[in-house]
Parts: sequence; C-alpha cells; structure tokens
Amino acid sequence: MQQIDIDQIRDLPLFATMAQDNFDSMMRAAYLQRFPAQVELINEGDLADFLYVVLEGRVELYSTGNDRETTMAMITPVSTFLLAATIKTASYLMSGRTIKASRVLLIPSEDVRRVLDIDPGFSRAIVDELATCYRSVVKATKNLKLRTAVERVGNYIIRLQDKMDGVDIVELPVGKRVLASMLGMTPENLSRAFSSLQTYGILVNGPHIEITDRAALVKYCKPNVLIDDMSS
Amino acid sequence: MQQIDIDQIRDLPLFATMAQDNFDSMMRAAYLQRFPAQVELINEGDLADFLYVVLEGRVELYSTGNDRETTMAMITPVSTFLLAATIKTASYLMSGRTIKASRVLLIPSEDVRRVLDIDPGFSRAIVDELATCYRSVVKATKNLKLRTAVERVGNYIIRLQDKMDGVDIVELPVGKRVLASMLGMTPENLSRAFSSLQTYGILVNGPHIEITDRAALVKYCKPNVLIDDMSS
DNA sequence: AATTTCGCTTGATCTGGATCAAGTGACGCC
DNA sequence: GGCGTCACTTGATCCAGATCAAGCGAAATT
Repeated sequence: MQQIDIDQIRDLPLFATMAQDNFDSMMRAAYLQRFPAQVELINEGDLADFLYVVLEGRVELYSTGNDRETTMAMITPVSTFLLAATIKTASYLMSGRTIKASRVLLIPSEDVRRVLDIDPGFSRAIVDELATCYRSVVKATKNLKLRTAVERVGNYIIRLQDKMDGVDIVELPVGKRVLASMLGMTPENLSRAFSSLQTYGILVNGPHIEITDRAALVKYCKPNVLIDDMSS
Repeated sequence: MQQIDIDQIRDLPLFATMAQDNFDSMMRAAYLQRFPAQVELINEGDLADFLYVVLEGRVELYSTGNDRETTMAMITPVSTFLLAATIKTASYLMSGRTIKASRVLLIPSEDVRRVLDIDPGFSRAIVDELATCYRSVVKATKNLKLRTAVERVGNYIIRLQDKMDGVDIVELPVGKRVLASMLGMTPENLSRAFSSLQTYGILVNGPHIEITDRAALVKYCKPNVLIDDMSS
C-alpha cells in the first residue's frame, strides 16, 4: 500500500482521532485490492468479515428479495461501508458490487472490533459516523415515502447542482439504469420523469443535464433540509 | 424519580456499561414526565434538546411533507429515541407524539454529549445502539421496497406471533390507522390486505388476529431474516 | 334513550408507476 | 462496412394501491 493511500485513510474522520499505534496495527492487517467494474464484493447474508473503504471508483449497495433488486446506496471515494455489520459481528444486510473500476481497502472485522474496544478516540469517531449513516437512511426513507417519483428526480438534480457549485450543466455520476433504482423507480419511469421536468427547466442530453430555470425547478420540487441536506 | 425507574434505565444496554458517577450526573440533570395520549413531544426540524427514554406507554415517530404524513417508527418501553440527533447536535428528522398515556424521561442533550466524550463505556454502548438502529432502518427500507402491501402485513403478523411465543390469537398493539401508516399504506388498504390474507389462514376480529394456518401464511409471505429478524 | 363521534370496513373509481413491447442511436467488434 | 450489443426512449397497457364515498357498529356525549 502506498503512503499516500494510508494518509488519505488516516484523514478520514473515522480514522483521524484514533491512536497512531492502533491505526498502524489495523492498517497492517488490512489489504488493498483493485477490482474492475461489475465485480461482486459481498453478498447479503454473509458474515461481515471486513470493513470496506472505497479509495477510488464507485460501489453500489443493493438488496434482493421476491425476485426484485433495489439499490440502497452508492458509495463514493473516500468513504467506508458496512460498518454496522462489522461492529455487530452480524450478517451484511446488503450486497455490494463495483460499478466502475475501483480501489478498495479491506480491514478485517475482528481488527476493527479489537481496536474499537481499546481506543476511545476510535469509538467516539464511530459514534459520529454511525449517527450520520443512520440519519442518511432516515432521510432516504422520507424521500421515498413522502415524494413522488418526479419530485425525487428533481431534487436529485438540485442536490447534484449544489454539489457542483451551481454549474448550469451537471453530469450524471452513474448510468440511468442505476440512478433509477437508487431513486426507487424503473428506468422507463426515470426517462418519463426527466421529460416531465422539461416544464420546470430541465434539459436532458445523454448524461448531461442542463438546468435552465432553477427557480421553477425548486418551486416545483420543494427541496427540504430535513431530507436533502446531506451535511446534517 | 423512583429508584425502580432509575434501576430500569441503568439496566438498558445503553446505560449499563457507563461509570456510576457519570450515570448519576446524567440522571440528576434528567427529569421524568407523564403525558396523556396524543401529545406532541417533539417537532421535526427543532434542535435536539433532549434524549428521550420511554418508560411506559408508546411513542410514534412520524414525518410530514408534501401534505402527507407517514409513521417512521413506534417506540415501545423501555427504549430511547432521537439518539443520533442528540449526538450530532442537529435537528430532529422526525416528530414524536404519544399514542397512549406515557411516562418519558428527558435527558438534556448537552449532558449526554458531555458524558459521551469522557466515558468510554458509554460511547461503546452508543456504538452498539446506533449500529442496531441503523440496521433496523435499513431493514425497514428493504421491507418497503422489496415487498407488496399484503406481504408486509403478513410478515408483520408473523413477527407479532413470534414475539408472543407463538400463541394462535395475537392482539394488535396499536390501532389499525397507525398500523397502516407504519406499514406504508392507507387504512383502507390495510383492511383489504387482511381480507386477502384470509386465504392464507388469517382471521380478523377487531384487534384480535387469529392465525389458523401458519405454514400457509409463511409460505405466502416468505419471511426473511435479513428483513424481519429484529435481533440481528 | 337518542345522538354524535370514531374506528373501521366495503365498494367504486382513479392514478402513479410498473410492465410489456418496439424502436433508435451510439459504440465496439468481426 | 455491416452487425450485434447495449443503454436509453417512447408508446400502449396493466395493476397495486390511493382516493372518494357510503355504511356500520361500538363507545362516548347529550
């Protein structure tokens, strides 16, 4: 593993406050792997053997059941996933696959738990991390239960534009098939949602979305800090 | 506050591992209140001033938006709620109201955070609690996205029967209106779902549900440990 | 006892989104 | 250049669940 990677991981809020010794021992047990796109990393139901850190690329967490499949979350660099299962020595509730070529760090769960039990700085950081994760799932649930499909798409675009410092043309970070599943709808319906949003100043050109009338879009989609603000 | 209440709180996993001093100081800052049914305890968007512990009764957490309202969770004694908002010094994402007469302990958020920062036993317990909360929201989301309304109702009954040690006739712990909202459907649709389940051995008599053919019910509803098992 | 209210059920109808079925265009591949 | 393959769009139809509208029985109010 490169020193630059180690530094990057060390800078993550989750690992920033722990003792150097403990960090080092966890990193010695960990290993880095490269995966091409479309590789299954984990399968729901399996025992949580590792905590994952995505350093580059993109990982989709999804779940299956009743012959359906639904995307639960997209993990972008640099962040961890499957922390809760690791801590509880439980099964993964979601499956994970790369959706582009990725570099991923795997930290054995037992090492995470061992350090968690002895390092107050680490356990304090995990508290913050889990509280954030919890709140983002709650927000996602509210998004799903309180909004229509078209509103979800519109608010997604608004958020994306905010993240891109308000540029007029944003680029979708994932394919539309995956985006549809993330937003809880079929690809067909995502297409139709984009068409509906033309009325409110959205122009779609492949993966490029132009926002021509942000005010109208906002007025229609009613973004809500208690659903859309990812920083609280 | 009665000693018996204090003991009950101390026995909660969340408070069991912390130092006695810290527990005492938190309890001194806390106060106990009785509320009748249908009292609004908190409003989403408000700053998290307190961590709540339900000692008796029942509290409904719900959210609103777009002229809808949806139940997010039911809190039964003895357990806490709003831990994540308390820790993050953030706004509540959900509103809370009593749905029956309740006894509730309010612990000022700043005291929780103060102790969290100095007591490793407490922060370790919070890690477990938050991991559990996180996983149950993920399960709820899977329940919602991967199942039909009738399946959700059936699995709810199966879980209820399990919790009641498998008795043939279970009693619904909440009114059907609230139950419907919990399960993500309208009251009308809950009624119809119960009717549909007659085919699979369910008999409804007011709040009493008789399971006459558990095997058929299970075969139809396909309960799944990764959604329904509340203990992992 | 009569009346209102409330919680629930039942029926009729509506609708958002899913499903099914063709396209279309961009891209890689032989 | 021709030809799959893939990602997406578009149109037609279908369906689960929502909404609207009564109705009903039990408990609360008069």
